[in-house]
Amino acid sequence: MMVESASETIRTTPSNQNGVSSLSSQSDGGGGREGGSNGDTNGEISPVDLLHLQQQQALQAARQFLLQQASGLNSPGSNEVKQSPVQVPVSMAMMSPQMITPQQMQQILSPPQLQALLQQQQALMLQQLQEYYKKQQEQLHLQLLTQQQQQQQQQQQQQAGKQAAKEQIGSKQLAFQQQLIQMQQLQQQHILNLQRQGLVPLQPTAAMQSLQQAMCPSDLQQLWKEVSGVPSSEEALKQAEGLDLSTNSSNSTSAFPKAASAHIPLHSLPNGQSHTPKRDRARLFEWISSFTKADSGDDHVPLYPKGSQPPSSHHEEHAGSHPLYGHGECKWPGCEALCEDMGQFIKHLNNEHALDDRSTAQCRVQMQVVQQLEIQLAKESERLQAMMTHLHMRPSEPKPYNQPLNLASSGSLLKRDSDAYPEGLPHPPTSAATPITPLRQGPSVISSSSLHTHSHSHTHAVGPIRRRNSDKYCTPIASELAQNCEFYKNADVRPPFTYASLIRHAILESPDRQLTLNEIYNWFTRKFAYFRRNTATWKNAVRHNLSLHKCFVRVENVKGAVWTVDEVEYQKRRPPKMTGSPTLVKNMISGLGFGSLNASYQAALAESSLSLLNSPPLVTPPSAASLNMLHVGHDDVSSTVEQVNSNGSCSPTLSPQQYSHPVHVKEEPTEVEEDSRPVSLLAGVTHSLPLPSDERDLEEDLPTEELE
DNA sequence: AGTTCAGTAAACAGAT
DNA sequence: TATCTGTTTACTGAAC
Repeated sequence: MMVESASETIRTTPSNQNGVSSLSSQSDGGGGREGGSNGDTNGEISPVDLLHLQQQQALQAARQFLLQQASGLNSPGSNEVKQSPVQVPVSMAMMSPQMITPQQMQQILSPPQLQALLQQQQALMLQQLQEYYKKQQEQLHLQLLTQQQQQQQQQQQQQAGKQAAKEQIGSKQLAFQQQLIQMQQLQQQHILNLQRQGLVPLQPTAAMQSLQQAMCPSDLQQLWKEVSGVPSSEEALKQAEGLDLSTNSSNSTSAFPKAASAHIPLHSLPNGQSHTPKRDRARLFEWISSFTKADSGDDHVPLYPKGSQPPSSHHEEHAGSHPLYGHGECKWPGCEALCEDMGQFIKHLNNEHALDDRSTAQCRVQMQVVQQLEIQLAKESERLQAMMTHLHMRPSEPKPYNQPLNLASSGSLLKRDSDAYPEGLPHPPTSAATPITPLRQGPSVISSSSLHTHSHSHTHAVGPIRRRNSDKYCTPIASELAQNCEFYKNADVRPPFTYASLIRHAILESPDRQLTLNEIYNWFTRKFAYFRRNTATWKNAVRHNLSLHKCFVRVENVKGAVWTVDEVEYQKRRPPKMTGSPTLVKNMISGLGFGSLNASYQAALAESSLSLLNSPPLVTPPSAASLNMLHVGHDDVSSTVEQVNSNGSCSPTLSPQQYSHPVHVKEEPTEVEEDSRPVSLLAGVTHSLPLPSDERDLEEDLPTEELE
């Protein structure tokens, strides 16, 4: 340990010349080479800039829209008009990086740093957005309250016109609710836009989460309460004293936006007994926390909308339950009346939520909420269809992951991979192993091994990347990386792959399927936060692996030596062992439908299509090496995928000997063409060889592989 | 219990 | 000379 860290310092310090963090210290030498070809930041306007511009426009439009709406409802002189037209501040922090040219930035900053910068900017941006939305909410709250006060005053003055006033309140409240819904929609669309542009991670940052929470369904419900909490003029009169506008406005700007209206009497029990404000507040907090921490005490965010409960996990689904009754409370929007038992609830329901104007109005609003969600669902379903079409997948494909039970059935198959969170819910983090925003949720392919690698590390400085069991079948590298690349980029978690498979992946991922050692280093540091430290150790391991494994072939290039992958050797590296594990075979086959393999397959498909875009076609006929990809004993499905991808993109993985002359060939030279292939290749070979078509083959290749 | 595999450490040599 | 690159050996632990 001491020796290692000492040697690390010795080795890294001298090369740390340009003052950049030690993360990329050793890669400086060849970093220029790779950095030059790396198109992370081009000479264009930064996406953040564009995004910001777009945001401002969108927000301005949204704001104008709301202003229009509000002015139609509000008495003049409301708070709204005092606001300047555009309130979204343009943060200097966001803009300042653009004072430097992107090229300069790239020179100054290492890719990880650039990424960190980008993320910072995103966070800032989201914060501002969040604040903006909060303000909008507050303003609406205020409007609502002033309106209520006015109404109440009017009512006090004109006791006679009770009924008329009541209806007026109802209609205006409805209008407000609609505004809120629209605003929520705007916000959701905005977030979706950001996500589509890839500028907001699918997994939310903290800012993202709070932004979404700022207008999550619970807020809507909260507003519901306020709206429906003044159901009749009598109650309004009773509650007039309870309203405290000053505290409201001040509170609502606090860091607890959801509790902004906590002091408002949430609702009055229709029989006249209303809770004391204190109690209401307490209950509101309770209520809120029941949404925010609905189902788990851990970091995982519920998969279902906060305002809803998973149908299967609660009592209301039991016999004698009622969808509007749960946890001893009435679940009517805005009503929290405590009902000890079902009988009491039914009574309450019949008494308080009978067919009247208020109930129908509430029902209408609820319908609108549902409609919005349906629209959202339709949009997302459409997108899903497009994605699946693009990926040549049958929409009827079995669900790869353990799908959340409560998701709407239609088109929700892959929703969790997209930004399809109808309620604007934050994506749950993949793993609680690290506080750094893991960007993907999931039955995640992050295997257990990756989570406990640190714990079972042996006497050396770092734990083994991967042990055998996870090696072969459980954690396809392509799938894992495709799904968790952001996670590994940010989290200091050791990837559950061997160095060999990582190196191979890096090489195959490169445009020319060849990398210099330094580029391999850079790939490691770029893709994995974990490899930004202990550089001496893992770099040594990389070199060790490159030298040790025959599958890595050093090729003398114009620019120097590059490393390529000999797939034949790579597949030979480990003989098929599946036959030796009947249970495993069984699992694999049974998992065809919805098991991990299918998950891998789907994730790999995604990666495959990604790679299709990335890899420039090398016009070379498919080699026998490609065919051998169908060989069994993969330690990850990615090999297949990548190979198929190779076929598809007309850039088959060549045995290096075919196009270059390796200066050094390890031990026995690789038999390229007529390498004895397992007979079991069967059908896979025949149809995969001549077909340049891409993913279509995959569907059939995989079973072949699995049957081995 | 033995074998295999993977990770780590380190020595060494050649190239830059 | 220092550093990088590449090779090789030895050891350890885990999985099989």
